[in-house]
Amino acid sequence: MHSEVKVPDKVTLDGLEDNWSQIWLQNKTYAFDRTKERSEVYSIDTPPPTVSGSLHVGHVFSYTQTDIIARFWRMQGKAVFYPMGFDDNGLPTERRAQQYYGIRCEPSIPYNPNFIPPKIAGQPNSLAKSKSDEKTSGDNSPIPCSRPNFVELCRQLTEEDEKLFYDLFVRLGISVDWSLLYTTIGEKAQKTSQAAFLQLVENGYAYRKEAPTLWDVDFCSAIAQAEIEDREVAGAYHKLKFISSDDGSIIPIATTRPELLPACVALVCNPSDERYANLIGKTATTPLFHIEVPIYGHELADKDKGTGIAMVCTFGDTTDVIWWNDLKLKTRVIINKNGSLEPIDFSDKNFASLEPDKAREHYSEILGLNIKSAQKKIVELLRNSGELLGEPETIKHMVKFYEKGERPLEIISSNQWYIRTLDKKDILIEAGRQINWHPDFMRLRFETWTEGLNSDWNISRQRYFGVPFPVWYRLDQEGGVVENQPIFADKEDLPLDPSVTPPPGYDETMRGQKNGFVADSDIMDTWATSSLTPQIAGDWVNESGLFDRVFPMDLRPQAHEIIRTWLFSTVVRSVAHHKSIPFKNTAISGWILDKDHKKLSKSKGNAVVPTEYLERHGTDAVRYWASAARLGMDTAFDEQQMKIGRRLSIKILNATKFILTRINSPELQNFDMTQQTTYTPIDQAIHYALTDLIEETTKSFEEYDHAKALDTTERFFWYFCDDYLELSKIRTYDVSNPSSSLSAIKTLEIALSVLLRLFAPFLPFVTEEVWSWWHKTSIHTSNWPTISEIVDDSITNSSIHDDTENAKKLIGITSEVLEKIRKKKSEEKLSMRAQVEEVIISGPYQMIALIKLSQDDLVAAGNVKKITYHETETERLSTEVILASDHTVIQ
RNA sequence: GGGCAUUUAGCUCAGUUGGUUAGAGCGCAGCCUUCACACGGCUGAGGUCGGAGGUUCGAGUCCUCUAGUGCCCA
Repeated sequence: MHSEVKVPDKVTLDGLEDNWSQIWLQNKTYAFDRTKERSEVYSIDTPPPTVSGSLHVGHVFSYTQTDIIARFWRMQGKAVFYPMGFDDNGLPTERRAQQYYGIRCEPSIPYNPNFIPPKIAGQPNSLAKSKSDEKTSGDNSPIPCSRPNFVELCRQLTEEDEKLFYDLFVRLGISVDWSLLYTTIGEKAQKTSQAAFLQLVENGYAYRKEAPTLWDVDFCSAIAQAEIEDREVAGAYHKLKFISSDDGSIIPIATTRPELLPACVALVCNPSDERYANLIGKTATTPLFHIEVPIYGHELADKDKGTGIAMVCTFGDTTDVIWWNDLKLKTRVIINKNGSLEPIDFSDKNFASLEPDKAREHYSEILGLNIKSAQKKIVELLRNSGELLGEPETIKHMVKFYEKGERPLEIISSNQWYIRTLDKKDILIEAGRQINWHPDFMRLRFETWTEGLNSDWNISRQRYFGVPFPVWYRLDQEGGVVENQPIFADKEDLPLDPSVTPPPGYDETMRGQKNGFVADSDIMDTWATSSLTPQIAGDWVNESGLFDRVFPMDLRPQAHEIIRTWLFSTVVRSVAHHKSIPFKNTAISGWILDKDHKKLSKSKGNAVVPTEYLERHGTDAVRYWASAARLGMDTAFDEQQMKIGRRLSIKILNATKFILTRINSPELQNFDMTQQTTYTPIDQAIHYALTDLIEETTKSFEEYDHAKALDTTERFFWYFCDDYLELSKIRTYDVSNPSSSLSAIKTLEIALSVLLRLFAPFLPFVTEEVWSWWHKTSIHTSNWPTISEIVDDSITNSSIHDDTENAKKLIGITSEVLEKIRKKKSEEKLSMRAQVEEVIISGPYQMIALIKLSQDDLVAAGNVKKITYHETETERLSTEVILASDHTVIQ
């Protein structure tokens, strides 16, 4: 019997990761079955990690949680669609490449096929040095290179970075199907992004417009609302002396941005503010530049802010944009895309100054300066001219920054592509409500964000490493760009780079020529690609039939800080392209905190690199730590928890070894494990408990509460090892009663089989290892335990012929008596093998009747000579333990 | 300023629809090594559940107020 059981003499956790991860890859254990219908598929929209970032213990945490879910559904019999993607396009990679290679992109330079970057990994490149010694030595400023060279180096670098992520995920046992791998700079992602963009143009979701846009002057690019963060910074109110054109009286204007004075186009006050209401409709002249500006009333003017009357500049902040738009104000642009002050002409009618010479003189002092220096200078000029009223009053205020930026955002008018969101708020919120959020309260972040939208989604970025727009513009007879008549690519030609490929109907020679064309030089916002991960992974653009089998996805796992970006934008795209939600469930993982409950991050210097912990404790142990955290809950990084995981794994090794060794033992060689068995009462009770366990854990998994499933399983497992194993083991050695021996060994095997499968999603390596000792196929493709497999096999052969409640009670009171015996021995500082003279159990009739059912096992496990019983009127059981050499009573 | 989450033993966390003496692990203390497991096991001592009030026969679990912490949005 069970001749296929093979237990190693020495069991160990060491080396399981390398061994099994290779076998899983070789056997394609996690391959997605493309022939399965949608109803048989469980599909996951995996977050593509940013590969230019560092490997972080947060990756281990959240990807493990997703993997647990994937493994559960795979064992449930679903064809699990679990792809991996790498997010490698966009600014993070550009920045890393710049630093890594010591370069910067200069689009005006032509491609150099022999270009050698001055640095490798931030260190001087020996190849480059030998060639151009003088240029690089002693100079740390980046070397300019062409856009194609730049993109080429970015790609090289991402390949290296992706290798590290691949290694980590394999080591972690993440059960993705690697044949489904995609990258956000890869051909499929580009084709999908471009085709989807064209579809949005067609269905009216995307449009191009010249409008004031949030602009980062360091990255020289527009950015979207989703990429903004408010930071509290020090500023100062400067009170400026404007003069009423009407009566020459002084109008004090408080502003935090005096450097924008030349760009002032109006004054606004609240119409209900009696201090200024009489000025509405009149004009005033600005200090220093003497430009006459109109005075308006507008509800948004705050009576209590500053002096209650504000200057409107193009553009100081988003309120300026609203006033400019509502009041149809002029546009006076003084800040260029690099954040410095550009030349203006005070005799031009747009800047018509009443005193052009003075204006010119003053402006010449600030021309070309950056914003900060210009502010300093202009305050000085105002002070000298006596037009600064009082001294600046320092304040702290919230200023908008690009999340990756260092200087405050400016607002600059430019041509950009937008996707409509403002007029879709209701639809988007409704879509959000159709998704099951785990935990549910995370939905509020989505709704709050969506309700707070104040602009359509700008998807143009003035950067280099990303997906280009498949768009060109005509050049008119003078060579001017005709912005409002874009030429779109044909879908069949995608993906393409418009800076390399000419538009349909044009010849490459017409590029840049009068009456010719010019490429849209922008790339897409990285979220414009990431928002299409279901379409990219599902091969939507190639119409291979895959998409219909996986969409809408069953699960979107992700972190909560990207609800407003990734999750939001994915919903936008799904609604726009498919009139559908993109996924049915979203599992939001929490953050990893350090001991002081601070978020782990590289910049704070408390980041944790996972590899050393994987080495020290083993993958399963680290996964155990991640498994114990519930979705959405921030979790402290806790090495102690990993030690517990390791201990659990070792326990699994040893318990399995014991049970399988007993199954294979000489004593049991003649037993027929397939024969009908009459189970002993306690064994029967274990079967009942197992059905409960299966029911509970399955329910927990279905409710996306894997932490609870683990907890339930673990508790039962420790009971199983500490008590049941001790109670039943003697029956596997002493086979004088074959029926009860068979009952024990079959119960042990069933329980082990169930427990291992319940643990398998959490601890894939150790469970696979021990499973392989008596199975030929992987535990990870075995069936999730069901109640019926236990009912069929054992409960129908019941000897306890009682209900589940009695079974539970039997387990409870048997353990209670066993504990009393152990306690007594422990108190007497004796070995657990010490002999007990007598155990006297008192209690009500029913409980005595019940405990008698465990008598033989208690006698064996406790090394007890005899048990006597006393029926009493009490409600509870009390146990007296008398050791062979002692008569101390234990209550 | 609006909102969400969280506050349970020294630490990290469970506590389902309110119901008998509030749970686990770690840590701590004591003990135990032929017979699965010292990369271990057994036993034990520690909380009245942030604070105040209320509903109820009964509240960690519901309501109100309040304090701390973290986050989201403005």
